[in-house]
Order: sequence, then C-alpha cells, then structure tokens
Amino acid sequence: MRRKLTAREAARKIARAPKSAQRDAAIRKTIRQIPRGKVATYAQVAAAAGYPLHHRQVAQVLRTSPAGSLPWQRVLGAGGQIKLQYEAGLEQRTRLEMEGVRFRGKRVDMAEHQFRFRGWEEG
DNA sequence: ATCCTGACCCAAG
DNA sequence: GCTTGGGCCAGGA
Repeated sequence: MRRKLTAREAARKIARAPKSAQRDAAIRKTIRQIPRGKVATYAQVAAAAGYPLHHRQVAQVLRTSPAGSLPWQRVLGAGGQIKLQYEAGLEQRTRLEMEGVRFRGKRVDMAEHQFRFRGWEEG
C-alpha cells in the first residue's frame, strides 16, 4: 500500500505536474459544479475554470474523462446547442430532459437553465 | 519542428 | 435559419 502524501509532498507534486494537468483538473472541477437542471457552455466552463481561451480543451476533457466521472450532458455549445452527433446527441438531450431542462427547438432555453458560476459576471 | 484533427466560437454574408 | 472563413489551443503522429 502506498503511504499517504504529506501536505508538503502533495504541494511539490502539484508544482511538478504539467500545466495541462492543472488546467484539466480545474475544468473537471468546474463541470462538476453544474447542478441538476442547469447547463453551461464550453466557453463558459473554460472561463469559469480560469482559462478563457480554452473552450476546445473543455471538449477534450469531456472526451477523455472516464464515463460517469462528470455530468457531461450539462455542457453545451454556444447558444445552448448540442454538439454531439447521432445517438450521443440524442442521449444528451434525453438526459437533460430527464433533469427538467427544456428545449426550444434544437436549443436549450439558456435564459432559464444557464448556470451562474461564482464570480461569473455578465448576464 | 510540422501537420492534422477536434463534443469549439463568432462574425459575416 | 444556414454556411464559411478565420481564430483559438493542445495532443498525437
């Protein structure tokens, strides 16, 4: 069994970790803050995580994260559009509707469902 | 280092 | 509404 890291060791480990790992961790943490019935856009997640120009990495994180580790269905494209294709897109829509998220045509009603992160001004 | 690709975004037309 | 072109960034070959 591996011994638990001391606080100092943990800090060193983080300092040594590549920036991409910190960034991805921040993105995952941000996504997990979105509650049931609420949604956020890729760009919004990136900005709230502290990386305003990394919306594409949000998608990358969602793609590469193990299934069940994130509420992936709550992340949408700009304007509340589902960006997944085919079955995946249908599943996303179904999951969201199960959470009480309403759609207007192909788009989620963002005025009603967009999540406000702490420190997220605008709107 | 270069080239390609992606669950992106946005302003134009 | 839709398509297009340009911009953005990181990962993999």
